[in-house]
Amino acid sequence: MPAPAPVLAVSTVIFSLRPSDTTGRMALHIPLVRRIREPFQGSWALPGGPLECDEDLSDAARRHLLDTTALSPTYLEQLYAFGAPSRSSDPAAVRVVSIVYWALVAQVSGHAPALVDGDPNVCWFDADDLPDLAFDHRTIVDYALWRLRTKMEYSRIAHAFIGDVFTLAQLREVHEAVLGRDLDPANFRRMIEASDSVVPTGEVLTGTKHRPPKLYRYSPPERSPLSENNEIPV
Amino acid sequence: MPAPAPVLAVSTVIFSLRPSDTTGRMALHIPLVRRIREPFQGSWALPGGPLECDEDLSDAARRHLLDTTALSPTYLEQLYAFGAPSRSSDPAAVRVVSIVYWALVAQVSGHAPALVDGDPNVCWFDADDLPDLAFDHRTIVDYALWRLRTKMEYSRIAHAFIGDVFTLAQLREVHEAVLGRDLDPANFRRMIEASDSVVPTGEVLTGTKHRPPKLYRYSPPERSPLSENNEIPV
DNA sequence: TCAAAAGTGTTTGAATTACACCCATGT
DNA sequence: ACATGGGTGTAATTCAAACACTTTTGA
Repeated sequence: MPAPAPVLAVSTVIFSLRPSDTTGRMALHIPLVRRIREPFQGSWALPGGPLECDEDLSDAARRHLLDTTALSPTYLEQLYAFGAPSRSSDPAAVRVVSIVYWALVAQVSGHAPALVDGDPNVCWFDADDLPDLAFDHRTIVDYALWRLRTKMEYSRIAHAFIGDVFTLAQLREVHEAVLGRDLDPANFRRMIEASDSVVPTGEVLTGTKHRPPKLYRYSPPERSPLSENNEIPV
Repeated sequence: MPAPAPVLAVSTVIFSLRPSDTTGRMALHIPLVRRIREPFQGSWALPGGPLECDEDLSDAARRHLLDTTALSPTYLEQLYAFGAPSRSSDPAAVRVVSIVYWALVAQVSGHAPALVDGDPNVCWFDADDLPDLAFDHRTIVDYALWRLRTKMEYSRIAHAFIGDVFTLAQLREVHEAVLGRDLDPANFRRMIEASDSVVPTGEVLTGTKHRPPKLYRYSPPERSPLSENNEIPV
């Protein structure tokens, strides 16, 4: 009897910004789901699952993302296909090849998005303070973090974390949270203005206890060869 | 009866440098194989095939690469997983999800590598002058070209096109062929030296009709989070 | 009037580019 | 000697960082 063919699954590393439990500053968080069966029963794992027969890969990522976390991404991009035969750590198990996406979800009017109410098996974790993960999911998260931080420096994905309209200070706070270091407000302003990625709305944000900052909205963007088919444009 | 599960395949876009038919200058070429069955019988396509049950993804890429073109890569990296349900252009056909790699093969002592002798169904094509390709393989090749040219500017993959020992002029010729424009020899030299990616061997290349150039070998490299498992280091 | 963040200007040094020039070899 | 590419020097330019300074609001 021939060995069964490898099974295809789609998983997603989802990033959002929320205040850190410890410092209170904005920090990267990712939602994980608790496994309810072997192997790795009880461990935390990336949301995902099998690919439907007539479903695009990115649609499968969106579907599992919505089912398990009740979230819709503002950015979605394929990360990598993980398919080492040893990755389930059980030689007898059916081999699974996971096509992994990474996603960003926006804050809604300044608040980080919630998850399915009251489900104790879905939970946000600080991306720099994760528990032990099932399978090779720790490797996957580390790679997704590296891609996010690398891409932040030459791309416009920061906009996907915040709403349509924002101040430059809010945008800077996103960059600082993702990169993990403070940025000079003056130089950040010039860097963003030189990139032509934002346009002023003409309005200002009132209600602050200091000078009202101008509001901006992002102006759409450059594209890579695959963006029209496979990614949500930044 | 449920629809059959999607089938996994692995294909590879293989790049090498050989003199252009038209200009005689070095230009990027890729080997293609002619399909011997429907769909797209007679069309040119990327080398590839199904994934064996106990085989790593990159090993499958290497195996198909060797079987169909008799080549071994000096660089191999995963490109993208293509899985749109429509990509076979035949709704009744079994759905195929292709995990595509891209590879570089070196010139052997200044000559571009050969293919399987006398096989009329494997042939090199100029990457900027391709025939119509089967399936979505044209999209895939365009994306691989974009990745190669982008990565050339911040990485060290040029070394993979040439042998262990080379002159800076040879390395520059690789960059010029891939990027498609001339580079200043003086500035190229400084750029490479500043990157610490090469070390002089102490030898020079004799037999030229001008001043003998120094020979270099490349000094290994920085790594990305996945390189130790999934890629051949540059 | 003071604090606090918004926003502007200026200086500095590093990195990139352009190009003039000298060097070593075969013919 | 001279043609040819190897290799070095240097000035001009662009770009990023550091930081002093002015502006506008709420309290």
